[in-house]
Amino acid sequence: MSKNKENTDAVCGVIAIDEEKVNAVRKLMPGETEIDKTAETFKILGDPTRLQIVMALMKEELCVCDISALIGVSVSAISHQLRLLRGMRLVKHHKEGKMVYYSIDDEHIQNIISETLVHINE
Amino acid sequence: MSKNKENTDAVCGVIAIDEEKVNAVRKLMPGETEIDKTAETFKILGDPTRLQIVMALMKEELCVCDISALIGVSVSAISHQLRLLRGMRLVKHHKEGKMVYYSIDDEHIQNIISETLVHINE
DNA sequence: GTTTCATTTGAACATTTGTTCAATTGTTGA
DNA sequence: TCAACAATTGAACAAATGTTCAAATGAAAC
Repeated sequence: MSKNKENTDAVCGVIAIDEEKVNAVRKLMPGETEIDKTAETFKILGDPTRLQIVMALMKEELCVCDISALIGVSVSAISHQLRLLRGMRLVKHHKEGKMVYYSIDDEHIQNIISETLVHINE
Repeated sequence: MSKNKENTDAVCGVIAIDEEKVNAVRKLMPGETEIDKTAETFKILGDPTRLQIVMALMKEELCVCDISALIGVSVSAISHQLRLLRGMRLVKHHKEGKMVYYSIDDEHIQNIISETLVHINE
């Protein structure tokens, strides 16, 4: 018997056109938790301010004040964004006196970003 | 003369602590347009529904109805998201009669996503 | 032509998001 | 101890986002 390409039920939102194919693809998909974590990582990189922070730290570690001066966004706003970046383990920090220095926490980030730069420049 | 590590002006948001370092990093950064486009791409991948669509299409091309059934989101919502994915050139489509089949438009996407999966599973 | 159905579209809505502002923390140097 | 300052935090606000609903489009079957 070949694939069922026709749908008996008209409610397309519930019953698939090619249910066999849908089930096959479903088995190959990552789990829900994995998908959500991955989406969350992309979301964090999907803001120009945060992406600039990450791109800057890829070149050199910087204190909050210098990141603020570099990007042209208030220290408070930068600090809020750094907290999100830390939460996703994208950046890490260490204190030196009054100052807090941030740097990239993960070597994969560089690959992800450079590959995306290739994509947008195609 | 060595690096100027002290800031004369107290308004940190405008004047950097280590202005030399800031200027050096600034020169190494991508341009504003490139940064914005990259962030936009990440933002598009940063939604669970859209990411699931892309992950599914990485396995096999699918019509809108089957994507809807696979992910469990209404056909209308899927169609709205597909329009965004098309806008970023992440997916392409071709018609077959009444149906519209979507597939991955760019080979880089697979690398970006798999590298991010590695990151979140570290 | 008319009906059926996959898909698209636009408006409306609640939710999320990023920045600002003011107040606070923690550390240095006087 | 006190003043100065880098950094963090919480509340408030406007702007952006994702889904729903209803209506419209376009192609196949009758």
